Amino acid sequence: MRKRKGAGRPTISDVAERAGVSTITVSRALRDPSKVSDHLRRKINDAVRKLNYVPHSHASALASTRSNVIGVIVPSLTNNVFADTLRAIYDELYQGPFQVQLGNSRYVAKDEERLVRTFLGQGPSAMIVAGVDQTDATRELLENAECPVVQVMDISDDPIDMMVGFSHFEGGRAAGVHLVQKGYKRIGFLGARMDPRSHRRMEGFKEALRSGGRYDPDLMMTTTDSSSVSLGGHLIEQLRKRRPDLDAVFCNNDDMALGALFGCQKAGISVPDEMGIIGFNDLEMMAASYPSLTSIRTDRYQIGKRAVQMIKSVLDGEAPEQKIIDLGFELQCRESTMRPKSKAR
Amino acid sequence: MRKRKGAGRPTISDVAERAGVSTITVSRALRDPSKVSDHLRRKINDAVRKLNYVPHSHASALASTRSNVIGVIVPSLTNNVFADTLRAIYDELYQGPFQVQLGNSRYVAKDEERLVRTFLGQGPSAMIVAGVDQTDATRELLENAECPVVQVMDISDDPIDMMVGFSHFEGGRAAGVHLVQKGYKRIGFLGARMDPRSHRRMEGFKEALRSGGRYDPDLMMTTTDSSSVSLGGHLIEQLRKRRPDLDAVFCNNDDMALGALFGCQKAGISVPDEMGIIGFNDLEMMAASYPSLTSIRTDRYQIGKRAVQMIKSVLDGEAPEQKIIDLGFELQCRESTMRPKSKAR
DNA sequence: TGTTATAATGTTAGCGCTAACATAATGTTA
DNA sequence: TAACATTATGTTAGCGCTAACATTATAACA
Repeated sequence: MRKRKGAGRPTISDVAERAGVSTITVSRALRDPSKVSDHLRRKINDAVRKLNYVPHSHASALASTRSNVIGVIVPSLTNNVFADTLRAIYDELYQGPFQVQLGNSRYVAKDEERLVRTFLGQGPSAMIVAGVDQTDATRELLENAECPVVQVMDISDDPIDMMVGFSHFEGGRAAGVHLVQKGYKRIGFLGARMDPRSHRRMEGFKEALRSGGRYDPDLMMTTTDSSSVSLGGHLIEQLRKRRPDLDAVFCNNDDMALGALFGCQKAGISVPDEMGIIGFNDLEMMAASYPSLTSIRTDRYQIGKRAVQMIKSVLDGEAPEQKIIDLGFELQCRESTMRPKSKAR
Repeated sequence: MRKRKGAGRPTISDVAERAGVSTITVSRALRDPSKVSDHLRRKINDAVRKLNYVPHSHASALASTRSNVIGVIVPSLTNNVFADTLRAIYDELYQGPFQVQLGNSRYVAKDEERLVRTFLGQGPSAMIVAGVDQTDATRELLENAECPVVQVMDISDDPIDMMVGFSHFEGGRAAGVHLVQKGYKRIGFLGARMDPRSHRRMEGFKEALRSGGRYDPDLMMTTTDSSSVSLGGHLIEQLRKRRPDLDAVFCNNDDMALGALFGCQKAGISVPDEMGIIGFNDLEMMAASYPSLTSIRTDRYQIGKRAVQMIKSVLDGEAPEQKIIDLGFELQCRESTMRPKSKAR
């Protein structure tokens, strides 16, 4: 007679036996307590504690075709922007029943599609993905996922399911408006990687420059290289070589802005007098730099937190108050664009 | 007669039927191909492709008491140091059969213990944890885990299983030796959070100062606040207030060093002439700053890569060449400690 | 008072795969 | 040539939980 060796730890049968009920009643007590009488619930919880019972996640997922995992896919692991959102997701799920399954799509839509397919094949409780530029296949997979889906970090009026983010276009526009209003004249753009969100920032920025009569396509500098502080310094050096008249730049993120600042310092260019610099996201270092750097502030932590709250409310059976949450952004004006009035000519 | 609804996708039975073999032969063909004849393997692989079969990870994990997950626990999600290592882990597992389950211990040993317990309860294929300062319970859990375990980011001669890292003590000592050799005299330390690794750096640093006759306990400044660029500026400002004679600092990480640089610039202190600054880890921005910042370089990417390679070799049935890999560190000397010789008195 | 609905609990079977044992064909050694 | 070993494949049962259906007691309603 064959004997299968289990994992050795207490199972739901052990709890049921000790509490004097059937296994499905134990399962109900843990998963849907309102379906079990107070009396039995107490006996069951007592048995769970005494036996130190922990539900077997794989068995539960197999039987119910649903796991206790929240699938999260980010385009970068080393980009501080996503790190803040990820930290909020983890904080919000702290000591709760869910686990995070993290995927890295490397800014590649096809990689994201493959990860989504893999994750969905494992029946997650919910999915969180970045942005609004998924492939058609990814979109279809997520629409048919039968679990809550939240897109984060961007905004549109056509969500797959739910969405928390802000408008990159408007954020870029606000940067452009700011530089024009500060009186800068030959205003440039430094962009790295140029993923869809970076593109939207640039388009919004351009629109603001056009409106202000300051748009010069020759001053828009982009590269598909991944973003870094060094790259910011390198790009502004190159741009200034071609166009020594450049007097302000909007960088598509803070690392680039910091690098642009260092680049100016190396070249003896005064910030903000001879060069205005504005970044995006407002990472913690922007306030600490010397001079401090202006940035478009985004609330990445709140994005992650709200995303999980939306998921939790749906899993609790409630429709979320809003399917789309626009957390907006905020111009954080600091020394790097506070040029003296006399220079605004 | 009851009818259970499955997930709807093809199962191993479908593949077996199409290939004309039993289910366990299909399982063997996918998991242990050497146990199946060439002929049958080809038929099975053909059926897998035709049916677009993907093994059900939960069923496999339940039946074998082992999953295809690599559990990774880091103390911080927003610390760039771990982000580099994490990126290497993901890169090394790219498009392979394993998934990452990421846990955030928040620098709390008890949280790490709880996460290790939860992860091990799900039968991971391997575990990667940070450092060498686990609780006794965590250590015991991992020793009895019956899967490969790698400790990363630190080094000791008493690994739980395997280890890839470097000596923080020696790294700190190298920083101290460097500052003494450069002729700095009143040398301080700026430390945040003060987790075990930060402590080791500080102890190594102190030893170097003692040896060089430059140790002044009054110049050792630490806080349990979490590290940031702003905090680095704040701490050096405070230390200089108390001790205006301070002429160099070793910061326990690069963010702090960058903040110290900004703090000096704000106060009109010349770096490296009036103040030497050295950081730890050598993040990308250290080369880009103005002046560029000296740092103790650690190869965080290589740590993650080697950790996964060790795991893969064990899972492939080979003993790793080394159970302990010390990747060491390297002093990256830059402008911030290149003080002119005339100042070395 | 009888009928219908609801709530609480139990039973059966199965979700999909694989451990453990079984069988048959082939190879090796004395 | 017989005995033993190895290789390849199959069968049985179960890993641990829960969907789906069943049963019973109690409540609500006409």
